[in-house]
Amino acid sequence: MRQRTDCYCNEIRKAGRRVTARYDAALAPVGINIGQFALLRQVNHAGEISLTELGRRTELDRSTIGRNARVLVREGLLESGPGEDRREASLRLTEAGRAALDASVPLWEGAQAEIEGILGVEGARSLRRVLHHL
Amino acid sequence: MRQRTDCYCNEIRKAGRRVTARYDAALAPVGINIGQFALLRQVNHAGEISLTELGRRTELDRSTIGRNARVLVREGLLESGPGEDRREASLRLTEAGRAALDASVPLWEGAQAEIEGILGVEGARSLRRVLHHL
DNA sequence: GCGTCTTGCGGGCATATGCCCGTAACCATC
DNA sequence: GATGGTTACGGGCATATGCCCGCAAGACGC
Repeated sequence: MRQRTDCYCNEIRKAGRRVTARYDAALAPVGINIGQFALLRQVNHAGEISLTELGRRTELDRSTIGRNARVLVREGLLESGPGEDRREASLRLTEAGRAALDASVPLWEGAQAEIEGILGVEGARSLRRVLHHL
Repeated sequence: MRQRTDCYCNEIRKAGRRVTARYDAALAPVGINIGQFALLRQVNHAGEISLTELGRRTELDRSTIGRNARVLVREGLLESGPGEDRREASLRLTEAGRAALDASVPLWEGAQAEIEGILGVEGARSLRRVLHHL
């Protein structure tokens, strides 16, 4: 009678909450969470990027990106300047943002290693492969 | 340079958002989302259940459960009565709640089948197995 | 150059999620 | 039966997420 655990969606969501908590705990010393880490990383990778483009790359709604980025701007990790367009806002890392990102990377790697330790390299690969299809 | 897609956590979260959107769309005709479906199902399974116990079973914070249940109570799908304790609130399905649940099940099964169609039975099994460890 | 269509953003609305704190009720012990 | 620890909840605070609407700026066709 595993009726309660049969839903793929809820299984994924539950696992997502658990894993998120794990990563958030790992990143806590730097004061950012895993979602913010992902944003900083994307901005760093792009150098300069608009909200819309950042939304596309993270697969998040543009308005979600706007709000999430605002938090990081308020905390001084990102700064928002004018883009090529007068409509567009362009995000980039601040010094503090780069420092936070640099400090986060080893912590994040630790969390990644934890996951691989739990799943094994094969399990982790299989997870990635399966999630990729969804 | 797959630096952006390397994070297990964000992969899971992204997949969670995609899959959630899929299930939410499937359930839309009934007017509930997948999280609410899961709650209704748990309450149905339990018959009567306290917020704390429901939180334990869904692996959600008790306060989250309280708020999510409040939405369903407001919509008349759940009702909240006194529990054994005078502290405790006991949730149960209303008629409308049961009707919504009954109407949802086939839609949910459709979404489940979609996922199995995408992953294949083996892939789906593997997903479940891997998520179980996280 | 003007009107129209598209694009980039912010803001409002609703839900979801977790943490912490305070209050009320219960329980075990002296 | 008063005291102190535990348990169940609600409410506040903050972030996350998606949808829709409206506005401003660009792009395009005539």
